[in-house]
Amino acid sequence: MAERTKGQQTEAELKAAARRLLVSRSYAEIKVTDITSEAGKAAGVFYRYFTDKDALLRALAADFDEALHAVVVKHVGEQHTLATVEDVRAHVEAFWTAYERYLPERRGILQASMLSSEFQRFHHGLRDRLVDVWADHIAATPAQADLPADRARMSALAVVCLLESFCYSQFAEDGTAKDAAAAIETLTALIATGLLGTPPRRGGRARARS
Amino acid sequence: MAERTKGQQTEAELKAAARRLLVSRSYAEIKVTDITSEAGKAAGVFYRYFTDKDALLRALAADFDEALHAVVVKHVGEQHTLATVEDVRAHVEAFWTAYERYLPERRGILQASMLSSEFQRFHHGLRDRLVDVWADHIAATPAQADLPADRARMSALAVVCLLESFCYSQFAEDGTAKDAAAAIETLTALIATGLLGTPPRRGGRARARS
DNA sequence: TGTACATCAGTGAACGCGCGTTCACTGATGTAC
DNA sequence: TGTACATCAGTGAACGCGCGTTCACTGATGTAC
Repeated sequence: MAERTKGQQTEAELKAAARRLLVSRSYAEIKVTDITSEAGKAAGVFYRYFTDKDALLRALAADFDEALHAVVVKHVGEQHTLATVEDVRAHVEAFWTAYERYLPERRGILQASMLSSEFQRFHHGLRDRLVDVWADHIAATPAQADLPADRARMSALAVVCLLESFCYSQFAEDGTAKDAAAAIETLTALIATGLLGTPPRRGGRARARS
Repeated sequence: MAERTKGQQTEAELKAAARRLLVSRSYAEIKVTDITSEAGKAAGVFYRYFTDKDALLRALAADFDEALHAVVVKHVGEQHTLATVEDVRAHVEAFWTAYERYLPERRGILQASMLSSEFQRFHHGLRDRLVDVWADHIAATPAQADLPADRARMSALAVVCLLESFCYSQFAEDGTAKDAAAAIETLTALIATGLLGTPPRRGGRARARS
């Protein structure tokens, strides 16, 4: 932690200020001077640390990317299947939690992806890696075993689109979700049943399958 | 059709030019002068017909809204259920087709909803009406009959998020989708199974249910 | 421990680019008699 | 049918706003001897 030079400290403060602003305002609406004054600094200091506003978002995105990668590495070797509703719920919960923690980055990246093709590519890249993970899971799911690989990938993309878009819709301007538990259950029910073909009966007995 | 004054004609040409540009470029990247020169007009003429760029998007959105409303009115009285996979496929197909036809409007509105809170509200309003329709369907579906109303609405929102976001991802820069049939099947499978709990076996015999 | 100099961090007024928007004007179309 | 005037459609150079970005400067911190 500590042992940061003054400059590193300021850079981190600018990033933190941008993250705070991104929760309540869109990336396009945030001016460079909004960020510096949120950080309690003069306008000019921004350009000591970033070439422009996009560079700051890229830096945030890189941090986010790195953090996600760390999570993925951590989970390598662990059992990853989608055999049961609980497996799906665990995945949905993990996505939800990561979304919540990196809400400013996710909003900023998604919004910027609709502004410029540079960030569109970046957003695509991030999403693709997530789609890979889901595609693997789907391919390894007995219920989907007869699906060709490209169709499995398309299903995975649909799931990721659902997760991203629904999560984006659930967090209010203060960065909190009204009913996280219900949201996670709704996603789990739709995805688990959609992929596994077994309706989740929370707390009830599993129904006999034919 | 005919009997349009010169002015109405020009207004329509400006809208058409904007629609063309929206397919390949983002709303934010399109300048007012891009639209006028695409329409083969001088810059100044724009402001005879629209107060600013947002006003043109609002006009496009209003056209779109009206067209959708007409479709909804047309379908009132028709049987609308989600009892079978075919019902779901019909709904997905209808959404897909409307999305394709109004691709510029959908892109423009979604992109603008990430720029300003005005268009965010507008986008929300559009989406909400679609969510209402799906929520009614879900509430009337036997497999979901025991779901409380607010959870049914949340499921409906998830379905609409999925449809919007997946469709947005499927159309390339030239406004065409690579594999529309596969996309519709993927969405149908996920939604039908997710909501009905019955895996669709296209072309195969329906499996005996327990 | 003190002085002199170098580098780093930060300031904020001023500058200027890009783009939206205006406006004085031209040409076309419509109307009155 | 022709002329005179009014309105409408369209032009494009010029203007100016807003915001990103610069830069000459100040003050703080670090280093050498």
